Formats: sequence, C-alpha cells, structure tokens
Amino acid sequence: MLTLSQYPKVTQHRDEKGEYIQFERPYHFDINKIFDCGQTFRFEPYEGGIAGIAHGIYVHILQSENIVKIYGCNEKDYHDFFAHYLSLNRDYSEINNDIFSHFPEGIIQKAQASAHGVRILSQPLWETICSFIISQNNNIPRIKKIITSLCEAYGDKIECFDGQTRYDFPTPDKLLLCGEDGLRELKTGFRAKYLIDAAEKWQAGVFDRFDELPYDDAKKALLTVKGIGEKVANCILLFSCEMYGAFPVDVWIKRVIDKYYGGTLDLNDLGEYAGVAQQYLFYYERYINNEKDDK
DNA sequence: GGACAGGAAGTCC
DNA sequence: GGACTTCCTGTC
Repeated sequence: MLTLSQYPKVTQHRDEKGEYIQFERPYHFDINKIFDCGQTFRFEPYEGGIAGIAHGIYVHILQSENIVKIYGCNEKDYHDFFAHYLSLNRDYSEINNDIFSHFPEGIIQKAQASAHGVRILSQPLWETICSFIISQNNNIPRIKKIITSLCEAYGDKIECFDGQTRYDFPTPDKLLLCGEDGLRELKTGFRAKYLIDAAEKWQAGVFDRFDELPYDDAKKALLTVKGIGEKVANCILLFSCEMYGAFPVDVWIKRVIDKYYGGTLDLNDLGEYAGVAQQYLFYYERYINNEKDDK
C-alpha cells in the first residue's frame, strides 16, 4: 500500500470567521478538482474555496499555494474523520508511477496532467450508496438537487460554525419511515424503490463489517441491492471503501475506451490503482476535452 | 415562442 | 432491447 507514515500535522487557530485547522498543502491536492470531479455531490464553490457537509460537519475549505485551511473542523474532527476522508496519507506521486506502469503510454499522461490534484475521497458508506443509486440515468446538477432536498426533508439538523442551520444525510431508518412515496415526492423517480431496498438491506445487516470484506465479496453484497449494478457498485467501492482497483465504466469511460484505446481495454491488467486512473480519464474527457459548458 | 427529441457517472425485466 | 422519473439542452 502506497501510504505515508503519517497524516500531515495540523495546527488549530481562530479568526473573525471562526475556528479552523491548517496544514501544509500536500502534493497532488487541489480542492477545486477533488470536489468537482463527480465523486461527491454535497460541496459547492464558496468564497474562494469549497463548502459542504461531510460526516455531519459543515466545513469551508480554502487552499493557497502552500497551505490548506478547514473552517468548522477542529483537531479532533481532523483525526477522527477528515484526514482519512481527504486521503491525506496517500502518496499520489507513487500512485501515479504505478498507474503509468500499467496503462499504455499516451492519453493517460495527458489525463493525469489535466486532473492533477484530484484525490479519491473516502466517503461514508451509506451516503455513497444512496448518492450513486440516485446518479443512475441522471445528470450531476439534478443529482445534487435531489440529494439536497433529501437532506432537507429527512436529515438531522446540523449547527454550523457560521451560525446557520443545515441538514445531514438521512439515516436508513429515516428513509424507511418516509417510504417510497415520500421519496418519489423528492423527484427520485423510479430510484425511490431502490433507495428503500438499500435501506432495508442496511437494516438487515448486509453491510455490517463491510470494510473487512475483500473486493469480490463487497461487490457481491452491493449487487444484492436493487438498483445497484456493476457501475454503481464500483463507484461505491472506489469513492467510499478505498478500493482503488475498482474501475467504474460509464458512458464517458466507454467513450474514452472507444476513442483512445481502439475499443478495448483489458480491465484486469490495469494495476492496483486503476480506479484512480479512471477518475483522471473521466475528468479529462468530461471536463477538459469536451467543449460544452456545464452549468 | 413552444413543441419535441435526445441525453444524463444505468439497471431491471 | 425497451422502459424508467425528471429536467435541461439544442433544434426546428
């Protein structure tokens, strides 16, 4: 495993905006790309950085050339959650070397350069399961809209450092309480019954000790949920479980394979970090090499 | 202007 | 292979 021996050291501070922590900006860490590459749907650009909720905590993250600041996060939050969430123990220079050694030379180098600074987050499992069930046959602005209304309707209140009230992602039992009809009212459409099935499976213990399962078993468990197929399962494993070998193939990646790899790419020979590479390729094709504005 | 097809980080039957 | 919720875009 390509990891650093420890997480970056942080110091805690306070200014007129409130309490924050700061640490030295790691290599290959760019919040604008990390939070706008389709792996999470709960953050938005805000006052020069990005802001949103993770693990029930509202944070405002800012970066300069050398420093990262996180408002709303104290040292305890950092060690308990955010350091891991932001995958700050990963050595992306080594990860990139591993990727380059497995992929045919050419487009992957361009893709990595365009996506330089992207990191794969380690997001809470339940929220990630729901988010990617909602993502199917859907576009990113609408996915965000649905998740926001889901939180506002059924999530617990969060008291934020800026004095405002926001809402956490609803728990499985909350979703079961609101039922399929309640979910349909939030424009989830045919995905409402999938979310209910996921909540029932969760309550039944299908995802207990999930982090101890190897890739094949974890995927098998995910595929028992209605509405989770191969692509969504791989997204969940990649964006929540640090299974960097998971390689979700969506319409954009199909396009990449057709355009740059002659229609075939052997998914079994892409190495331990194929999923990270997938994110670079997705980013390149979706945001860089596609002229259309996304708003 | 407004109708309409096409498409969106897919999956089910 | 068609259907599925909803919504946004481009075209005529």
